[in-house]
Amino acid sequence: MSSQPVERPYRGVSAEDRRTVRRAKLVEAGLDLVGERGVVAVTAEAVCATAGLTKRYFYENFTDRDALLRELVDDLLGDVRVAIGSALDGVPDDVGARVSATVRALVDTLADDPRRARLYAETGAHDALRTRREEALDGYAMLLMTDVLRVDPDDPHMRLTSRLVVAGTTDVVSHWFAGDLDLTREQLVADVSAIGVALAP
Amino acid sequence: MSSQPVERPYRGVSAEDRRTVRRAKLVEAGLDLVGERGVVAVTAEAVCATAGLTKRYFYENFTDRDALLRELVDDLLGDVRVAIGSALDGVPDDVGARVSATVRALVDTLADDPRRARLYAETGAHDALRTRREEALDGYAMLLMTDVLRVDPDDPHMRLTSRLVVAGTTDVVSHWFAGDLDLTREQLVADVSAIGVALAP
DNA sequence: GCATTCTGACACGCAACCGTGTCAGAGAGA
DNA sequence: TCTCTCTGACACGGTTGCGTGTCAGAATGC
Repeated sequence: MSSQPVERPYRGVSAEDRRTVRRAKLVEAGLDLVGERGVVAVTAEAVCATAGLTKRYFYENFTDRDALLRELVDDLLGDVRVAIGSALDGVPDDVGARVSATVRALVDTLADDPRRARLYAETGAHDALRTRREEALDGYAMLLMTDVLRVDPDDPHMRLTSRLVVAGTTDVVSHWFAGDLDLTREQLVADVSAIGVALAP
Repeated sequence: MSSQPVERPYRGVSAEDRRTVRRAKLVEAGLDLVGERGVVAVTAEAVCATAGLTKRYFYENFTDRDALLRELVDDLLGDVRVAIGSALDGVPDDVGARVSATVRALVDTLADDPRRARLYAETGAHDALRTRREEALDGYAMLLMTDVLRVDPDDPHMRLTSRLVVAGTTDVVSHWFAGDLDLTREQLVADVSAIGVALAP
């Protein structure tokens, strides 16, 4: 019976800390690649090269490239949801104000990190991510109905409308980040919000 | 100086007709693959296997797989535009009627061929197709402003609104075709049209 | 019958990426 | 010092898809 190797510090860093640091480096490298060359560029090899690590450490942390991508996307979509949630706390009970706060939270979250803005735009463009995107968009649509517009989430017309607005907003915001729309951030928020308000019954 | 081979009929079919038939087979095979397994499945090898031809004939007709995909997408987006254009001919000068006719034309065109509905949904998911999709969506947005809603296409707010509506409609219609929305075709057309009308100034 | 074209099958070499494995040398610990 | 762990580099075999090339046999035209 061969015993497991005993973990040991290295250069003054514990084994667990080393793993954590490496994982963080890989995640950052993945985001860098997304930001610079898009989701397709996120291969195990490219991530390792960017992170300055070898493949050994990639597979120490992720089963494959899709696992890393999913983590990036789940983090992002979760953060967006949290940002919207906290933006809605303490906003007056006025549809206009609530819609604006929601849109602003989305835009601000993406604006914090252009790499994530590109990731958000490309979630639709990759098999492994599309499912997550779909779930997230449906979740946002539900949130729009229940917490923002305060409409009946069982009304088929409102379901379709909110889904259309969420998907359309995703597209427009992604385009704005890509520089294709000549608007200030305030205008973007205002214009998108106006659409949301116009569709509230 | 070696002379070019002289083209000759084969099994009673002229050289040009043979090429035409093969090209059509390849296009059909490409669509079949999109319908069954998505855009990613469209490789030169898979297309040939599906078409019952060999790679030689693939490269006789297309420089690479992206060329075939672009042809499929351009055909589709062009057909949609034509369908909308003719639907708008002879429709009364009423915003509601025009919007409905437009949405119906889009839905009907895609409904004619579920493979193309999937292709439409996946244009955003592939590098070589995204440019075409972007141009087409911008074109549809412009068409929506000038020919359907009859609003000023230079108004930034209307530009953003129409782009949002077009992108959102693309998403919702794709979902409907994927079976994710429990609506009749008439309801889909009516609901989407209602959004368009609500956003007309 | 004979030369030529056409077809379809298959063989290549190339490139990217995969996931695993090996190994020498640096570092840690006792 | 001696042993064990840890690291990073690299080798390896496998897969997929690419684009090109070759070739025997069928079909054609004369």
